Amino acid sequence: MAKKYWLMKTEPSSYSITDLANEKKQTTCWDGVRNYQARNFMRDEMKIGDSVLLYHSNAKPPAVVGTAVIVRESYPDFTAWDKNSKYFDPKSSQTEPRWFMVDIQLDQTFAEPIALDALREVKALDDMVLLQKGSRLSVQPVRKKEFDTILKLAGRKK
DNA sequence: GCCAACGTTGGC
DNA sequence: GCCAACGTTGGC
Repeated sequence: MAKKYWLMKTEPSSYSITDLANEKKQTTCWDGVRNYQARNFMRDEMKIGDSVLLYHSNAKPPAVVGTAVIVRESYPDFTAWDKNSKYFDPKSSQTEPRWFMVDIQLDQTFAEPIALDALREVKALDDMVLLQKGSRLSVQPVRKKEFDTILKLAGRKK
C-alpha cells in the first residue's frame, strides 16, 4: 500500500505542536475526534509511516505548523469511556467502541508556519480539502503533490 | 464575538 | 425518512 498523506487540525489553545514537541518521544494519541468522516480516515486508512501536516485552527494566523508521522494504527479512543473526560460519549462501549484514534510522532516543526492566506495563494493547492469553502473536517486526506508543495514552502528562505 | 456552513438529533 | 432545531467549527 502506497504511503498516504493527511492533515490534522488542532486548536493550539487546547493542544499545540509545542505540546507535541514536549511529549515523551514527541508522540501522542490523537484523541477527541468525534466526527464520523474523520474517524473513518483514522480507523480505516491511516497506516504506520503515513505523513501528516499539523494545522493550527483558531490561531493567529491559522497555519500549517509542521509535520508528523503515524506511529500506531487505529485503536479505540478510550476518552469516550471516561465519564470525566470532555470527550465522554455514553454511546461508545468497550465491546462496541464508536470512536478511534491513532498515535502520531512529531517529524518537524516548521521554522515559519505557513499561514492559511499563503496557502490560498498557491495554485497547486487550489484543490486542497482544507481550502474548500465550508470545509471543516479535522482529519483529511492530502495529495502527495500538495504535501510536497507545502514542504517546499516551509523550506524556502524568507 | 459574529455568523456561515455543516453535522447531529429527535419528533413526527 | 424528512426536516426543523440545535450544536459545533473555525475564519474573520
